[in-house]
Amino acid sequence: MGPITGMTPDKKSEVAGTEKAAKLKQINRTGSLPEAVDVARSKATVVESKSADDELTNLNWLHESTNLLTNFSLGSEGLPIVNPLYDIASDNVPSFSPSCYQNLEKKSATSKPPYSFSLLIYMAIEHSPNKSLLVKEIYSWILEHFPYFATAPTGWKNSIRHNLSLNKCFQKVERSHEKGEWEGSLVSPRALIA
DNA sequence: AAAGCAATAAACACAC
DNA sequence: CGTGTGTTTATTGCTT
Repeated sequence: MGPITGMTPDKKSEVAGTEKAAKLKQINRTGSLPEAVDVARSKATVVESKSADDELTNLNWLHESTNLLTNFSLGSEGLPIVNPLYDIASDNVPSFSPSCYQNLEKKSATSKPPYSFSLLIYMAIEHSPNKSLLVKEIYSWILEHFPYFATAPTGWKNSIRHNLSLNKCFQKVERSHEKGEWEGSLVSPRALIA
């Protein structure tokens, strides 16, 4: 498999408004990747509201909101994180308090992070300079930021790999020397906020 | 009650 | 040969 690029979510992007609402709600519970993106988008403000469809397949806007990930807690020093758990219902952008992620990290030490595996992977990849990571690196990144997995029952790595393969949001990149490198794609296969 | 989704487990192929 | 990686299928639980 050669370097794959420009992954297009041939997903069920054909969903419409109703679903969108549903998805939004979903953010509250699961913090899945697509949802996170949605949040990112709303936060990044706008990012042009053209033909939603095109935008869906075209991840440009996503790239613009990349910093979202950067803000996502990650080791960065005190950067506010975008908490996908905020109440999107209220069009307000959540207030990102430092304590926010502190709690998060703290919690993650003992309990499972409120993020889906896909989001976890996404964060890891986005946090990397090249936006691509070795599977191993994804593991360690997650381990580093979510200590919960250090003691978590085995199987989460399997889940990571499973997500990598299954989720169209991630693409495998063939590198000359490195093997099994993955590149994260900023994709939201779902309907987003119009 | 049914459907969708994410998590989890596991079988299997492959490469190093 | 053993391990890590990658794909795929099945199952389960939760939410809508």
